[in-house]
Amino acid sequence: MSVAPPQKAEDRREQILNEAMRLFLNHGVQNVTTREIAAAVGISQPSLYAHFKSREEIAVKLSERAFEQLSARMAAAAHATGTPHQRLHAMGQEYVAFGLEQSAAYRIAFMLEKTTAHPTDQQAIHESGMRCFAILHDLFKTVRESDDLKTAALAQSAWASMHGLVALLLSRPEFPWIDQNALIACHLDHVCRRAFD
Amino acid sequence: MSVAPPQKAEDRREQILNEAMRLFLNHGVQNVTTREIAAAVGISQPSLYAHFKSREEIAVKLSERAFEQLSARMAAAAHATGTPHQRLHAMGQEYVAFGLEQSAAYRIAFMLEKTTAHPTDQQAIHESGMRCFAILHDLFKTVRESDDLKTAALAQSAWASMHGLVALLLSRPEFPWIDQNALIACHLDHVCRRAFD
DNA sequence: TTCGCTACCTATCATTGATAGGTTGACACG
DNA sequence: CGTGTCAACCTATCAATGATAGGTAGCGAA
Repeated sequence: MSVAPPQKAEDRREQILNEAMRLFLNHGVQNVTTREIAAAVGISQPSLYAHFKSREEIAVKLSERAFEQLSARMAAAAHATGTPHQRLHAMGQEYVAFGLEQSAAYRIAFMLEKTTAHPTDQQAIHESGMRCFAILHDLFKTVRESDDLKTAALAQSAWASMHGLVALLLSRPEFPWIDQNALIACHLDHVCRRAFD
Repeated sequence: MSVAPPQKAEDRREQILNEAMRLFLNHGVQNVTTREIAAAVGISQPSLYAHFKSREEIAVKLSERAFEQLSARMAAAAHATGTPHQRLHAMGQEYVAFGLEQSAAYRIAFMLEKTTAHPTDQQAIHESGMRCFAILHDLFKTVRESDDLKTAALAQSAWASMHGLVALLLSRPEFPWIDQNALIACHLDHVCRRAFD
C-alpha cells in the first residue's frame, strides 16, 4: 500500500478532526468507524492513534471545540444591546440554532451515554457545558438583579427547556412537528418569561 | 459446559427481558453485551437469538413495554379528579418520575442515536412515543377548549420542556443541580402555565 | 556518515454482534 | 416399545471494530 505523505502533526490532527466532524454529521456519531475516518483522511487506521489516544478523544475534542463557539455566541448575545428580555431571547435562539447546526457536537456533549472509560474526557465536556450554563445563569442574575436559589432554579429550568427542544428535534425528526421556526419562537417566548417570575 | 434446563419459549423471553433491563439500568444501555445478558439468564450467547433477532430488538421491546406503563400513568393523571391545571401538573410529574425511574427505557426511546438497521423497531418506538404525546395533547385541547395550531404548538413546547429536564438530569448527574424535587416542581409549575396562555 | 526523531506502515489482538450447524430430551403416534 | 418430530439448547466460527506492537522511510543535526 502507498504511504501517505508525512505532515506536521498539528496539520494532520486538524485534518482528522475535520473529516471526523463531516462523517459524524452525515452518518451519526455512533455509525462512523475509525477505519472510515482514517480512509477519509488518507492514512491507515492505526495512524489515528498517533494523534488521539482513542476514538472517544476525537469525538470529545470536536465537542469541546464546538462548545467554545457556543460560548462565544451566547456571550455575544448576553452583551448585545437591547432589553434583558431581548438578550435572553437572542441567547436562546443562538443555543437552539447551535444545537441544530452542530448536531454531532451537541449529541456528543449531551445525548450520548457515558462510557466507563476515560473520566478525563468526560471532565472536559463537563467544563465546556458548565461555561455555557454560566453565561445563561449570569444573564438570569442580571435580569432578576439577584443571585439566590430561585434564580438558580429558573436558570436551570430554562436550560432544561432549551435542551429539550433541541434534543427532541434532533432525535425525533419524523415526529409531526408544527413549523419548526414557529415552534422555536413559541418555546423561547415562554422560556424567557421565566426570568421575570 | 452444562446445558441449561429447557424452558417454555415465552418464559425464557421474559427472563431475558428482565435480566437485560436490570443490566441496562445498572451499567447503561450501551455498556451491556449480549454475552453478559446471556450469562445473567444462564444460557449461551447465541441462544438469545432464538428469542430475539438482534440485541436492538431486546432493547426496543423493553422500551415499548415501559412506555405502555407511561401511557397508563399519563392517562390516569389526565382523567383523575381535580382542576385541569392540577391534572396537567400530575401528568408532568408522572412523566418526569417515569423518565428517572425507567432511565434505561427512556434512553432507548429518546436518547440513543438511530441506527441504520431495522426500521420496524424504530417504528414501534415511534408509535409508543406518539401515544404518550397524544395523551398530553388531548389534555391541552381540553384545557384550552380548542384544537388549533397554537394548542399544538403549546403541547409540543411543553413536551420539549419536560423531556429536557429528564434528559439533562439523566445525562448530567454530576451537574450542581439545586434540590431535584424543588427543580422539578419549579419546572412543572412553569410548564403547566403554557396551557393557559 | 550516522544517529535519532517523526510520521507513517503492516500485522495482529480481544471484544463484539451475529450465524451455521449439531445435540438432547420430551412427547405423539404406530 | 420403537421411532419420528420438534423445541430449546449447545459449540464453533464469522466479520467488524477499537486498539496495540513493532518495524520502516525520510530528514535534519552532530
